[in-house]
Amino acid sequence: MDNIETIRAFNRFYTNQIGLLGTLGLDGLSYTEARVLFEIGGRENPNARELVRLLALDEGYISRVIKTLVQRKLIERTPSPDDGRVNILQLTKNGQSGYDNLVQHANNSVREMLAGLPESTVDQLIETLVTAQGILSWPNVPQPTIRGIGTGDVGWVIKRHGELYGANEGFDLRFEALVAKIMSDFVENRQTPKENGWIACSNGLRLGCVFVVADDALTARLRLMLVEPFARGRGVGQALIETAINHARAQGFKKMVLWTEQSFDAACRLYAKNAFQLMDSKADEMFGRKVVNQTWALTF
Amino acid sequence: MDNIETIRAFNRFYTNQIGLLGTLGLDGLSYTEARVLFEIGGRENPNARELVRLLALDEGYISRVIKTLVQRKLIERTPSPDDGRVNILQLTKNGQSGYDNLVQHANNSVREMLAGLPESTVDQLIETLVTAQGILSWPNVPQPTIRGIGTGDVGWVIKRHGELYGANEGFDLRFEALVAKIMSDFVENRQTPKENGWIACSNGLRLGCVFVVADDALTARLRLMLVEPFARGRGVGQALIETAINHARAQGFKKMVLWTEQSFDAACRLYAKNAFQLMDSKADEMFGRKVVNQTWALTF
DNA sequence: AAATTTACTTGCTTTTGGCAAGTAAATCGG
DNA sequence: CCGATTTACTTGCCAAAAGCAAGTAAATTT
Repeated sequence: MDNIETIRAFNRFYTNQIGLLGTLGLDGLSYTEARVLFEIGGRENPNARELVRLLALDEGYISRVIKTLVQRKLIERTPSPDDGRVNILQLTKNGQSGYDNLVQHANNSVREMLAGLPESTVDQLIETLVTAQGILSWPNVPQPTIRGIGTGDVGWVIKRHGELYGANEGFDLRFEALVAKIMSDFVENRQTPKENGWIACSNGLRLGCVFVVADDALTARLRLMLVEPFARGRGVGQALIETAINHARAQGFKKMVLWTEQSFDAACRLYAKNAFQLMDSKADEMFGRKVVNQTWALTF
Repeated sequence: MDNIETIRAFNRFYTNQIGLLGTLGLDGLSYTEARVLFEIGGRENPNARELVRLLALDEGYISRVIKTLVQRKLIERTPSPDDGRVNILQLTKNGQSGYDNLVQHANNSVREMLAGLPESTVDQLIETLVTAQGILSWPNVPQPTIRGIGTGDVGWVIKRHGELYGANEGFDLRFEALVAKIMSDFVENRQTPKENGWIACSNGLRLGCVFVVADDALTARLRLMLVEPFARGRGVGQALIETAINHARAQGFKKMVLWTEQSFDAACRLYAKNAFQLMDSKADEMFGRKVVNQTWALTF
């Protein structure tokens, strides 16, 4: 695909970018020696084995590199108390300052790469990198947390609804606009604290969202429930829906209703699992597509 | 800063990511030989000098690598017609198929990296990488173009307004919500073709936007003009405003008005440059901040 | 036209890092 | 619990990778 070519182009670009920055500067040390020192400094008591795995180098070679680092008094080898074969590696005071230099140097390189970028652009860049990293490391990411709505979230909720339902479900721009309307209403006319919204986040990476608004004094409405496709099946949706239900219950609502579309399988399963009942289902045409509108309800 | 640590974490992560994928597989060739072949295949008639610069390797070494590639009949050396010292390097038929293999292999690696990701997530990933690359290569990016509003743009316009005016100008969520309202109105109640909106784009990277709506039959209103901070000062704003003015004129409007805030310096300069007149300026409090609301107008 | 620079080559050398055979400690399988 | 196997690491040996420095010939500068 063209996507693949785009990613390869990025890889070439970024390898270069890092390459320009990446001359880990430390006087007497070779590149690999510096890498080893760096890894030893950056983690908890590693051993030679770990470094072999981490740096994907020959064990004999690593053994020798460790020996020279020990000779230069940059690291210390202490026999592991619970395994006589293993030596625990640690920085000496000397090594620590060498390590600090490496880190300093790396920081400066990055600083240079960012020099001239406006602060808001740096934030934007960070968001893109965090997103890319999160997607590619999924599911090895920090435990998702749930937080309230902040700057940029309104736009994100709208954008992702538009893109996911635009691309996957064939809805046109009017769907995105409807979400924009709902979000604008929510912020402008929100009944605090009865109405609320949440974002599921892992380390700055947005994974999903959900909103609760009041239909009437006793009826809460669940709106704009969304979980990023890559994040599905790992309890994010469940956590969001629980947050919403708990909130509604705590705020004195007796019932929760929601609209959905038949083809949103993952969502429908989640609603059913949480004891929502399908109340109504009828075919219609919306956002440029045939849909089957459904109403679900849950009485507390 | 923490930003720098985040970027360094990404660098480590991504280097690894590429490393896992990056065993350029070609039978008899060493890693460097393959890289050289790759570079020769990927550009127009390079010479040894260029490869030295590109791969940052010793010229003697490169000379030897080239020699072995010539011996293996993967590349050809033809003396440059306009410089007797220079040899132009080109793939032989054999070398071309080797090169194709390398590309094939790289593509497969990327495909593997993407395996298991939902399609919409791949799109999301591509967007983040294109954004990161665009920001970091700015201004060495393809010539910006201006296009209409599509999926995801509504959310993007809202998000970036929220983030830029939230972060830089101290506006709270209500500003983002107002933009959401404007966008929703625009899509829902748009008077086609009098009202319109555009995104400035370079190669998929969004650089800015502008909208024209009708105040009345003869008065167009310029709305939601925004240029990414990193993209400012390079004519993107000018191109957008020209698009808007030309559109308004072509649609029979006699006048164009706009609201802005005194502190949006770049925007105000742009309006002045395009013959807009400051009609009104008064202090107020909006979006949780003191503002100086301005009205500008341009009569065609 | 001599001096300098550029593009490349070649001989020599160091560095990098793999391979394979070892040792000692830990673990496994009966 | 004891021999067999595995694991963590070391060492000797060697090949590949890549730099350095001294060249040559063409191009450019002075």
